[in-house]
Amino acid sequence: MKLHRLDLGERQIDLAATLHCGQVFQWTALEDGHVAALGDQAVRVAHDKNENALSYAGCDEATLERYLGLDLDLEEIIATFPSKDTHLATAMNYTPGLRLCRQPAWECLASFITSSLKQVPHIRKISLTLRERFGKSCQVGEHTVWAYPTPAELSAAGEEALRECGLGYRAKSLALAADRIASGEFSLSEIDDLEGGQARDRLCELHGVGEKIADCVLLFGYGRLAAFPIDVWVERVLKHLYAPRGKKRKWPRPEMQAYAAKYFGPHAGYAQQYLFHYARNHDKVLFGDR
DNA sequence: GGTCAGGTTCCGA
DNA sequence: TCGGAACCTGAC
Repeated sequence: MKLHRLDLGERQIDLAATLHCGQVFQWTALEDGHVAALGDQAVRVAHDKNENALSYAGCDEATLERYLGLDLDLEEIIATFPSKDTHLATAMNYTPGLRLCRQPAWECLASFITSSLKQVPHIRKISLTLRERFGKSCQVGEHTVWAYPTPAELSAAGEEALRECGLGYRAKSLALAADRIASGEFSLSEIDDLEGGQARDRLCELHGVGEKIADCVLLFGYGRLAAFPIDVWVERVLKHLYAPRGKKRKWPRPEMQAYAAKYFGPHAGYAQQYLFHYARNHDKVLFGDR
């Protein structure tokens, strides 16, 4: 296995946090790196912190850079955040090199359809089972990984077979989405042409996709950095730390959403990920025992 | 063995 | 429009 090298220069990345913080579900941590399929290429990557370089195998440099969002200037993004926000600053200091990945849209949509009422380890397990049963295998060195099954592959598998992968009631939603996309009735590429709100509405037309999942897909699968998914963690953060007077207990979701978009700005999704990651790892500190 | 989970849909008021 | 129940499954 030939290892390539990508010199990061001044660019920061916390590779482990980026790959395991709950935005992507396919990476397996090794003693010295991480492996997964990017599309249908098996990729292995590790971060040499002393030299601030990535060593990788299985794909070309541009593919890896794009996937990890290394072509975006984090400093510029952070500069658009509210400058005097100590909560956000604390969250960013906790994981300074956390980046958003650019996932293939279908893979992202399908993963998040299976995510409702699930914790990260379980979503991951479902994702890996689907890959192994219905996806194509590929190899990097001695490691075998699997591409995410295409809409056609999942559509052919059918709802019952998906149910046997532990999806429960989510099997129906995933099967329906796979059917509609495989048949061409629903186009994922057309989402690119729609502005934020319309893109979100279009995704919500899929069964099992509500506002939260649509926002996740826009943020992680379409690189729409203004998308701001509000899950239970982010909701707790917003209510605890950002709610205007009188809204601490009851803050209607649309108002909360509008507040976040305006307050955090054009890269609100990045702020969301820092807050989300920090909150998940400091729930006792932030919220007490609830 | 009961409770609960990073959500959406459906139903009734 | 709004609140609450139901939905499958695995982890604690």
